Amino acid sequence: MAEQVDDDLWSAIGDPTRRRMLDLLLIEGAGTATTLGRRLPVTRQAVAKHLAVLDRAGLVHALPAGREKRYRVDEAQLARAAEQLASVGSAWDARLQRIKRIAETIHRTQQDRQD
Amino acid sequence: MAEQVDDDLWSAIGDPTRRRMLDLLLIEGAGTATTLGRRLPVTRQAVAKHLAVLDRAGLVHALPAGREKRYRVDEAQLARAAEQLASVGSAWDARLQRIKRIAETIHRTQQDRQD
DNA sequence: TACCTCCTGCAACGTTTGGTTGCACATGAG
DNA sequence: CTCATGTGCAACCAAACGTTGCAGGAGGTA
Repeated sequence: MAEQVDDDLWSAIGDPTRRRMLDLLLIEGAGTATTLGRRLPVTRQAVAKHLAVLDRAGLVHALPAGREKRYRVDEAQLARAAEQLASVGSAWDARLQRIKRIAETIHRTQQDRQD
Repeated sequence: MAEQVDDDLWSAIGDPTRRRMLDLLLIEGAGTATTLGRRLPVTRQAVAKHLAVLDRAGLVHALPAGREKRYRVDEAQLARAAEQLASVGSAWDARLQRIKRIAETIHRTQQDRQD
């Protein structure tokens, strides 16, 4: 019942720029710091740093191709990340529903008192 | 098909300490900066700043009770946040599945060529 | 080969953010 | 009234995100 999330993985996907980078890599299949930088509102150097973070988190892998370094998404690891997002979201949903149920119970009890 | 996430909301739930605070508030119903600080590995002042962030994002609301300021979770807003988590996760899942399908198609085509 | 282009990598710097300590102030309890 | 406890504000520190500037390496072409 604990949150039990891989904190490195979460912080990697916590940044909006990195999420957009993952989206772009998924859509276009692969990309370099330069090509991603052209499609993002940040400089190439910022993109390169984000790619390093994603690489350390195992979400992408680099394969050198000539003078450029082409990055691809690690599909298994991204699937793990998606699972963690879903798990946190559903944990909250579960607690919210429990609260709602308790609130209804209290409401019923108060009605009973008034009878 | 775009990500379309409320960036303030996401960044509010992006911090691990704030997620734990939301959990605690859900479990215990309500809490102050002091009571939350006792259950977290950070100081009361850090908790107070996080509560301010969560308040600005609309995820919690404060109601003054005597000399203390008791915070409660805004259930509707937290439900929205949970939805966004789920939506990003499922968007990734969808793209991953599409990639998988394409990969299978290519594989089949190659088998056809070998026949 | 020499030259030019393009992509990469490193270093310095500024700003924001999460965290700390220290202190002042207000309010409820004895 | 006095004291304890909760809150708020300010200064300070470290890490993260972003920038600019520059050096270096690999490809293409005269």
